[in-house]
Formats: sequence, structure tokens, C-alpha cells
Amino acid sequence: MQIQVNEKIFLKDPNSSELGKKIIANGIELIDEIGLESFTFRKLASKLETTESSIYRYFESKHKLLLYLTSWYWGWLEYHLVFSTANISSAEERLKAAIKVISKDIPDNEMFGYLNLGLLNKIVISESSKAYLTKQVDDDNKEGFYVGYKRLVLRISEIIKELNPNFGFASTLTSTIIEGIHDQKYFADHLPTLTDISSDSSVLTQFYTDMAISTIQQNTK
Amino acid sequence: MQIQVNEKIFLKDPNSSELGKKIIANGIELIDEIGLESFTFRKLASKLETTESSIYRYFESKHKLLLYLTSWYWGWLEYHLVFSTANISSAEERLKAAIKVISKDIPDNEMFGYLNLGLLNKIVISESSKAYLTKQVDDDNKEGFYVGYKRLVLRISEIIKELNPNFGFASTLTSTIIEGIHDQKYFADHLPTLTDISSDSSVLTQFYTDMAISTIQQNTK
DNA sequence: CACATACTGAAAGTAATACTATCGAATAAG
DNA sequence: CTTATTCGATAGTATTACTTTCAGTATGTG
Repeated sequence: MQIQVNEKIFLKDPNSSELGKKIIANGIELIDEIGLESFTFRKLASKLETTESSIYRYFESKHKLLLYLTSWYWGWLEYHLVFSTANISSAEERLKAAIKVISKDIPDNEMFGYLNLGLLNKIVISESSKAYLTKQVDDDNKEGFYVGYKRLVLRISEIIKELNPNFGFASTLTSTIIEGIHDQKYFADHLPTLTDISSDSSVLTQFYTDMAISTIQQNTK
Repeated sequence: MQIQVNEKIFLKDPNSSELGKKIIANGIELIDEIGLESFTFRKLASKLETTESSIYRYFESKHKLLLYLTSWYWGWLEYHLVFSTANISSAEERLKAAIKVISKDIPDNEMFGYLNLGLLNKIVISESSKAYLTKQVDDDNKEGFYVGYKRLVLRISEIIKELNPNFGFASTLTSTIIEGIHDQKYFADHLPTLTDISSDSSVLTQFYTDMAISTIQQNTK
């Protein structure tokens, strides 16, 4: 099983070689360790005992690497979502399952093949918004670099619309929940005054589930 | 009337001189125009027909300038919030007024003294999260660089707790709403698939008001 | 009015960043 | 055996993010 990522994001598929896989695996570790701002291809090259130019053969810039990592993550999440809602007939239960999938804690050592899912999840929480909060958003959007995220939002929106066909804000509610979950996790770790939630994800899941259900039921546009 | 900003954010108070005020006013314009990533003190200096070193006498780095601008904005918003809820006795009405204040559109040419509020609002929408999504958050937080945001969240949380003293997620709900409003405005402009809201703020206000009220009423922990 | 202080501008310098380009060796594929 | 592909090595460029020093001007003080 392979997660698909828009081919325009990379110059050369990192999955096609050993070096490519190392770039992804160690890129995740290094970004997690020093943060996106301090992260450079030079530092990654020295970690891999290779050269900058070799890494540039895979990714045009660190922005593209970030797009790759986040796209991959959304693809992986979507896969999980489909899997964990497949056999549920009730739309409400499917929505609950979806929120659970998004808010689930991933341990720091959980691997998916060669890449560390726990660290990737941390990167998504603290860096993923930087993939679209740039002056190039519109160009990147035209190139289809955000389809992974959009597909995830669309899937959950459809569950919501099934639950209440008169509810006119399925996409807004979905993106509010996804972004909210990430923000709250970040706040819990760094700005606890801004949240009531400790690092435990079950309370988070419960809060956003309750919020979603009550908003959907009440609001009919 | 003056908005207060934590003094540790700047080396020298930009309000204390002409050059300082120019740095703020033109800094806002330039960040809005080219984005935070491309923004440099050198470019700002050339716009002001001054030198890099002169700007560095006010702010240690562009990160500090961003902290200054966002802190100032939160302070200004809090002021507006206090003002527009002052004579309302019903907690529910005060909450509605609060959400209105946060989601209100500010025209591109609305000024507050020498600074362009409309552009500052745009910067807050697209750049403010970068003020805390860094590896230095914890240090910056210890220095008190986020008190402005925290105070705003606290104030709204208190309205919510008054509305329903049994509701245990006032801060979480408040920060979800504030961040959500910004996200949705950004999505409306750049990634419309992710939202149901067009650039018109009244629908946005309505959605988050309904969401808040139904969540508060239903949920009692 | 002399004097200290504050503030800005000018110039120069540094280490690092974000790339790009070229070349040659090793390796794998037909 | 030839050819294409991949990688490492080296070098180079423009820009960024600062820091330092120095000199001129303005301001207020005794």
C-alpha cells in the first residue's frame, strides 16, 4: 500500500531510491528537531552524509519538501478515515469515527515503513499551516498542491451533509474542526492558557464531537 | 488613547519617534505587500530611505516586529471588545457582540492614527500564527509576548462561563472561534473549497455565533 | 553659551542561506 | 560493452540577518 502525492511537488520521486527515502525519513526527524525555520538542505545533507546538490535533485526547495510531507500525511489520514468508517452505516457514528481519526495521538516512535508517523504528526501540527500561509498560495493551489487536504475535508463534509442535508456549512465546520484540533494540541503543549485541554486526546475528541453534533443539529441555514 | 505592548518586544519604543512610527506604518504595508517571508529590514529601510541599522535599533529581528504588530492588534481588539460589550447586561448578547468584533471586516483604508488597520488585520489573518509556531514559543511565552492574545481569550472565556458555569471548555471554544474566523477568511480568499463562506463577514459571524451558542448549551462536561 | 546625550545615517563586514552549475566516478540497464 | 542514470564533490552567486564603528546633527541642561 502506497500513499500518492501530486507528482509536481517533487523533481524526482523520493520513493524511487534509497537516498530519496532517507531524505524523507531524516527530513522529518530534522524538521521536528530544529523547526522549519532553522531547517536547511545543507544541514540535512550533512546528517545524511551526502551533499546539498543531491537533495536539490529531489526537491526544488524546502517549501516543496514541506508540501510533500503534509500532502503525504493528509493522504495517509484519508486512508485511515476510509478504513475506519467503511463498515459503519450511521452517519453520526461515521462522523464520530472521523473526528477520532483526526484527533488521535500518535506515539513518537510509530513507524509507517521508513517514516516516523509520530514525528510527522508533530510537524503537521506545528508547521503545516505554513504550507499555505504564503504569498504563493494561489499558484500552489492552481498546481494542485493542496488536493490531499481538500479531499479529506470533502469526505468529512459529505458525512455531515448526510447527517443533516439542510446544514449549509459542512466544509466550514470540517476545516474548523481539523485546524482546531491541531491548534488545541499545540496550545496544550506551549500556550496552555489558551485551552482547557491537557495533552490527553480523548477529551479533545469529545469536545469536537459534541461541538460538531450540536452545531449540525441546531443550524439549518 | 494608546494601545500598550509588552516593552520587552522592542529595543526602543517605536511610538517615541518619527522614525519608529514610520517603521510600524510602512512595515505593515510592506509585509502585506510582499509577505513575511520576503520581508526584510533592508527592503523596509530602502522604502523609508533610511538604513538597516537604524531599524535594528528599534527591533532585534523581524520576528520581534511581527510580535509587536500582532500584540498591538490584540490589544486594539480587546479595547474594542470592552467598548462594545460595556452596556450589555445579557451574557449571550455580550458573546454575540464579541464574535462580531472579532469577525468584522476592516476596510483596506481604515486608519488608527498613523497605522493602517485594514492591512494590519490582513497581516494578522495570514501571518499571526507564525508568531507562535516557532521553536522559540516557550521562551517567548515566558517573556510574556503573548499576553495580549491571552487576555482577549480570557475575556471572552469569562463571558462564556457566565452563560453556562458548568461548561468546562470556555478557553478551547474561544480560541477555536478566533482561529477559525481567521482561517475561514483566509480560505475564502485563497482555498475556497475548504469553506462555505464567501468574503462576506456577516455569514461568518452568524455561523460562529450559532456554533458557540449550541455548543455552550449542550455541553456541560 | 558650552556641554553632554540621544539619535540617525553611512559604511563595512560576517556567517549563513538558498540556490545553481559543472564535472567525474560509480552503477545499473539494455 | 555501451549508454543512461545517479550521486558526490567542488565552486560560485546573490541575498539574508545581523553587528560594529564612526561621524554628524539635534536637543535639552546647567
